[in-house]
Amino acid sequence: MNAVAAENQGEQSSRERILDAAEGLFARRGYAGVGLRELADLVGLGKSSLFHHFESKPQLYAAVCTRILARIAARVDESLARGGAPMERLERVVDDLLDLLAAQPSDARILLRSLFEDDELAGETREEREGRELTAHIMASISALLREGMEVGQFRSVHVPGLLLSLIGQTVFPFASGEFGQEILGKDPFDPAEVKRRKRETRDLLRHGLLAPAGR
Amino acid sequence: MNAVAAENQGEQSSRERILDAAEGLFARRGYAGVGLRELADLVGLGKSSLFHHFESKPQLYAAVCTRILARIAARVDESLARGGAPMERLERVVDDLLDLLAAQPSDARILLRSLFEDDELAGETREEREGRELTAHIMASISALLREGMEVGQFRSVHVPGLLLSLIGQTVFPFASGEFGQEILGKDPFDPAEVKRRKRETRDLLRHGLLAPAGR
DNA sequence: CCGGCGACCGACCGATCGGTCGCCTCCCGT
DNA sequence: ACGGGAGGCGACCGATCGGTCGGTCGCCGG
Repeated sequence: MNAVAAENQGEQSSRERILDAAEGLFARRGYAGVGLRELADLVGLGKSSLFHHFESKPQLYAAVCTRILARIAARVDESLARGGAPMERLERVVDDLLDLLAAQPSDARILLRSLFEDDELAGETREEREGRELTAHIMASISALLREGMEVGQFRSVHVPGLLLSLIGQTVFPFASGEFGQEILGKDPFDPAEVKRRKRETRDLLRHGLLAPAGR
Repeated sequence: MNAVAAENQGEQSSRERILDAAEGLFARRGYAGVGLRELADLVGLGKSSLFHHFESKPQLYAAVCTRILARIAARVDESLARGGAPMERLERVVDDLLDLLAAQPSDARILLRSLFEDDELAGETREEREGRELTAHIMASISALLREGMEVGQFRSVHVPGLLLSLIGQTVFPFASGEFGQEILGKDPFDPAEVKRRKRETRDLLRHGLLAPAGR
């Protein structure tokens, strides 16, 4: 009955290969800019074979987004679970997030793109609802962390939702900026040295901007 | 004749109306997601009439982007020209930029989108080159301001290109985040009160994160 | 009164879009 | 030995894509 159960284990199956290729294409050209024939050619399948694994193009796109969100949610949960003071946890989760975005070059673009395009995804697919729930979970986790830091006095008083939006833009955008970012930086934003520098920069900004004066 | 409407801002004519409508559509659905027939219907023209004003779809898209960049470049130049200490100028230019993004709801999305999609704009149109020059001018102006602030000792030592990318993401993204941002904030990101709050937040982040310890 | 011109239009073009259909092939449980 | 289902294929569908073409209309200078 359930196709997932049949071919579950760590295979490099067609479904995964389709998702990988689709992720790269959607990141570069956006939802409407990707044709299924092109995707099928890239994977090495006939176009009609795609429909054996996904109902429709919107559902495929939702699957791509959900997979990314699941990766991120898992990493955030893992980072936060390792304990420590609020600032220690916050720095760790941001650090791990930067690592993940750097390791998956398509993720940042797809994440931002999906926020711009979701206006018209009217579907009530299970996949889309799962994506929204994952998003909500991630946001709630980090919000709770920020509030906790304020309550114990480690963070200065800030507007949590506003800071959350700023933080997302500041961390995700550089990895999505493509040629533009490369031109400004003078080097590839995904270069390991640059990623390391960006981690340092983000950490410094957090400490200067968020730490309460007394907490030093 | 009705001179007021006709020469209000140079032209209120078809060309401007096409650009206005195209800006909204591109912002919501992306370059590939907008059909010229749909655009023509929205403006109230026949599709073929669009080609009397623009050579092709890519050229139309470039014109939309260039118009936005020109608006921003003009505002930045104006803000910087009014003088003052580096931090005073920086806060003013960011403030004005937030005002502009808030007043033109499509701008933030198109700006970010254009960065994601420019990989395949292979054209060497005059319009595109103008857009790149405007971008370079804006970036160079703000970079120079940051460097000046560091040289006179008002800013702490930072990696200018890195901070530039962070700053763009942090300021532009919230206005492009659409429903997502609205859900997180609990209110419209373009609401005047929220814009005011965001200005305050950005200013505080700049002061905490950029100002040299001695300068406070 | 006329000739030219810019704005505009509907009809049309080949290509491509997302999606369907029927058929084949291989594997696997019985 | 064989039935069936999953995975894959190419041909095909109506719709829509960006773009072209020939022509109409109204205005404006001579």
